[in-house]
Amino acid sequence: MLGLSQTTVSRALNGFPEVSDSTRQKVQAAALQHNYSPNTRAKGLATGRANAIGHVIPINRPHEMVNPIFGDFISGAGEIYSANNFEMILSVVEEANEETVYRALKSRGTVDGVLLHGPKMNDGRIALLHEIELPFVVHGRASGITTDYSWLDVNNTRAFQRATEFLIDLGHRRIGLVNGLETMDFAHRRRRGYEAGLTSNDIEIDPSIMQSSDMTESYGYAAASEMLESAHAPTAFLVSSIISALGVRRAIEERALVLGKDVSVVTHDDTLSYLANGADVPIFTATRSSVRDAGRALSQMLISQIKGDIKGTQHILLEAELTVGRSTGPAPASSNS
Amino acid sequence: MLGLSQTTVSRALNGFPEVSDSTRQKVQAAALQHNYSPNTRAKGLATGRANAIGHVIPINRPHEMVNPIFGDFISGAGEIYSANNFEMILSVVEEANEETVYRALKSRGTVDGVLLHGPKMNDGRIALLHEIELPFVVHGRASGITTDYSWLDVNNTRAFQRATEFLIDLGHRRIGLVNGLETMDFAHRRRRGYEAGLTSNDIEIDPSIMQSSDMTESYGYAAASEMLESAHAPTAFLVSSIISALGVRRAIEERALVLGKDVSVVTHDDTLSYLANGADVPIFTATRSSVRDAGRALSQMLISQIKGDIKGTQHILLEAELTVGRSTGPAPASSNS
DNA sequence: AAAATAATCCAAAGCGCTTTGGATGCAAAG
DNA sequence: CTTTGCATCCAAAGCGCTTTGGATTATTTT
Repeated sequence: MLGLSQTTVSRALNGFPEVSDSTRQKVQAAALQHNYSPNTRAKGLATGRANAIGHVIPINRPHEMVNPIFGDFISGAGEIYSANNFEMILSVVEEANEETVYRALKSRGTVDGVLLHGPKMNDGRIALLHEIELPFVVHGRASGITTDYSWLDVNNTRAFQRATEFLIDLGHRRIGLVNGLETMDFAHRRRRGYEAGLTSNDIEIDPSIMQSSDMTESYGYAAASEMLESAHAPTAFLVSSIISALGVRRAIEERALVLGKDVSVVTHDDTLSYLANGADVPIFTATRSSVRDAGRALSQMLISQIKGDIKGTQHILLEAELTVGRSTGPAPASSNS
Repeated sequence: MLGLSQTTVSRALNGFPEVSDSTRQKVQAAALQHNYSPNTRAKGLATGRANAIGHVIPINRPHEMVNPIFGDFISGAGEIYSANNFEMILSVVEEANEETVYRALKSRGTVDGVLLHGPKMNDGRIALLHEIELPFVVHGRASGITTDYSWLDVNNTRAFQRATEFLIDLGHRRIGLVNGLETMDFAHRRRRGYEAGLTSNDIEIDPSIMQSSDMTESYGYAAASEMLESAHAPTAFLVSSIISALGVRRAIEERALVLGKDVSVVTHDDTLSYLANGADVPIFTATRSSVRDAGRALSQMLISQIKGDIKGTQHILLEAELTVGRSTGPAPASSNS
């Protein structure tokens, strides 16, 4: 104590105008010296705000997959949280208990809002969050949900349609799809884009060269292997993740085929830090969109909403950019049927 | 309110003995019905505990790498946190500001303890945490730190020594090391194990076939490519991460060499969910240790420490298991010099 | 010089819990 | 019939802040 009241100290530290500059200086200096910071919980109790955002990550036993894009996403979001003095609270939860966790987060007042990851088609969590009135924004969209909500999404449909047309322009007529789990909204949209690209070029949709699963390396390998072994093998692949694309490449090279010559590959690239798509020259031709940037933009959106800077919902639709790498080339002559 | 005092409700909900079973039932029923949960912050203020654990993730601009094992680690830890009603708080921070963040976490009382990731050699954070008296446990160890602290680590030295000897037993005399960043303690230990394996078999240590960097796919590719191009190319590689091992494999196959025949590879495998090392038959021969299990054990250790169940420090040293896959085989005859 | 205004500061209430130190009632013991 | 002990319950203080509604002093204005 330096002879001032609690009130004055609080006001000095929080930048209120009714305290003189000289005392503010003194207070700040003293706070720094005794490294005092206001207690998070006491402050929260008094203000009624948690200054925290929740991220609920569902785990699906026994697979227990943690989406690899998650690391990069939160590193983008974390930057914004730090700048705004928000805490990031993570709950890893079995999918069956997800609703309980959201309700607890609300009733215990642990967070001011949540960021929803990996929306599925007709995702029930959106109605739940509306019902319990917990502010939220969504990374992606949920087809089939008609209520309005804030989201940020990549234009997955257009990206995959363009990628498909790009391959068709190179002469490919038989293009395999190695997609993510199509219960996920993004994967559903990508398939629609793929199909639209084929249809508008009068190419028949062939389910035998379309697969859908968790985007692991070995899935990419298995899916591509199977398609390459078929009588009428694809000359190109459209892949949903760079991890799976590594597996696709392995399947190709294992058969002594040359990537970008015998078989072309276009992949979606979330620009993950540990799976960079080459340095200067990209290895894979890719539809690219930074998930880290998405984390930044989306967390900012949620914070603005919580602080009340912005009324109503917001929507951001990012276009993926198509970067041409060394994994694509003209369709081999032999396939010009 | 159902005619009871705050005291009684609190005691009923928290399982104190001085409340009758019948009223406890009533209180619990009412709480459930109006889905009441005690406010986190008020509870924390009253008890003086945060019921939260911090994870500080340093980011190194402009690389901004988020360690890919992080996702799996927190999914293991998250399970324990849920079971103990602890919150996980994540701070993504530029490496230069790391100390500030730890101090803030302490002085604001945001967390009851922290879990330290990726210790470096002589890691300064350990002294810092001791100084500010913030309880902590370490995932790994820090060579050069003499003070006692709680940790859980994989026996990296022994794992890599065994892997090296395994390759030597197969007839390999020239073994390349594709290591992680050797400022990291684990990578340093792995190199020591590798060197010990060579030395005990009278094989000279050759720095020209030892590399160290962030464990990306493209690094694995570049490192292996360079070594394979050299006049006296390795017949085997020891790799620090399955991600880099994918790159090493690519470099091998690109040269029309056969993995497990022309060139052998042993990798460390953290058993990440999205990078599973094959299903039944592992693709890579690997020193294996589950980082998810590490997350579980380590978070439990920290919670016990915070709750006071355990006095003093704890240390857990896990042995990695060596699983033989299809990436290793006898050294090719041509190299029997 | 008195009155009005502005600039500083403060006392006390309140945020929603836990916990201390009784109070009350009832059965068992003297 | 009084005392002791036990089982239940409660009133009130306190956790560390913010914020409301003044109080006090200094500065202008009339």
